[in-house]
Amino acid sequence: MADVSQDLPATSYALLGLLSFREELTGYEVKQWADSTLRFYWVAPAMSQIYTELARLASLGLVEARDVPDGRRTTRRFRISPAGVERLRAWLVESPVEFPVLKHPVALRLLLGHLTGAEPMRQMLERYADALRERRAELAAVRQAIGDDETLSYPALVAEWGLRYYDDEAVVVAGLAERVQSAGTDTGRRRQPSAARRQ
Amino acid sequence: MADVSQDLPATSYALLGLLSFREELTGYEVKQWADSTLRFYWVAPAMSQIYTELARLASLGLVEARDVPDGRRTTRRFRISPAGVERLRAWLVESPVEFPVLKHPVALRLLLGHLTGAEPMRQMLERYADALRERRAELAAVRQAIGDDETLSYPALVAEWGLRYYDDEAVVVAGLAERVQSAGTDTGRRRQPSAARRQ
DNA sequence: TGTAGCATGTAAGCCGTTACATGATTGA
DNA sequence: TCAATCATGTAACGGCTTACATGCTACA
Repeated sequence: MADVSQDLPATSYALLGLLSFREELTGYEVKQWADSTLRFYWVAPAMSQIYTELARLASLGLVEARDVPDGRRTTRRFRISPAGVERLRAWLVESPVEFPVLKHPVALRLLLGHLTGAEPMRQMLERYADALRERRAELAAVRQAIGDDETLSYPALVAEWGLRYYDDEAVVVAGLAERVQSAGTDTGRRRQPSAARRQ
Repeated sequence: MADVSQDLPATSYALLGLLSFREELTGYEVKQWADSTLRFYWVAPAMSQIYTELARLASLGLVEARDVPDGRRTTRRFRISPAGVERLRAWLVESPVEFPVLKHPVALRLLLGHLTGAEPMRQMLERYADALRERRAELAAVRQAIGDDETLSYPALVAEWGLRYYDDEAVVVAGLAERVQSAGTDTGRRRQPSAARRQ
């Protein structure tokens, strides 16, 4: 059962959290849930990590594994244990809440616009706006699927938060695309075409 | 000089990008820059990683290292090479732009409100709102420091983007705190005090 | 004189990914 | 019957962190 007191990475708690909503899931099903929800606020761990993580949680007694006959084969189903629920609740109320970490390749690249000039940056922002719309649609589908099931009111809240975030981001990105364009072409600001061509 | 064609992690390009603004920096100075700017849109790598990364970039010929006498000791200063600028520009215009990844512990925990009830979640959102204000102030100072230096117009744009993001987030979080409270206490919705106390 | 900041690294180790492997089931 | 999906793992490896080590310099 290993050292129960060791502290776990947040992703462990994320998976444990998924199991706190549903009775019994296979690793495969956990992955699908993670892909469809966790992905928007955390990460979608690789399949291999899901299985490794579930094995660890099982060895700590935080989830219980059961081999269930399923037609001709057997699949392994995991459910959260009472100890798992307690552990998860303790983590929720006792551990310090970290500030979000954003890895934003679009912002990172925009930072370096002096190397490319305005036009490539504008195009990048347009493509990002498209991707945002797509993402938003995916999350909207998730929100839809949740419905108004009372047991899922917190997930619903989080989904709506995400939708709002995508909407705000879309507005800002549109503004940036405009500002970049005007800065690079037709205002009084110094032009940036291939500025810094020389290092 | 190693294999020049290998592709690098984005963090390498981030550091290379910092060097594309300034003439010559020590590893220590690169760390300070990363902490004060990169942190908001990407990551602030550990000192040890900065040095390792700079060594790699040097071995690839993308930066040039020079030992500069500084008082009684010598410090190692790095500057981006012409090859480095080209490499960075190529990355900017040719490599696919990934969608941002958000690791949002607050959202992750809010998802699990059914385990704690409304009040702890409301408190967490309040604390997050405080942290947001603090962060915003730090970024505002960065924006201030940039001023209206034309060579830093893109970094300025990105900083303003960040400020806007923090402002939007603050508004949404305030709304969430209210909704969580009313959902948990005084509306017609089913109460959540210690719902799911039993697993 | 001592502490904080400047400065530079190495080693161990965790988190998480991709690649690799394998096999059953379902439906076109 | 063939492909997609369900299902479960192991191995190798990269990225990044923490811990450890070391020494100089400026200033209170």
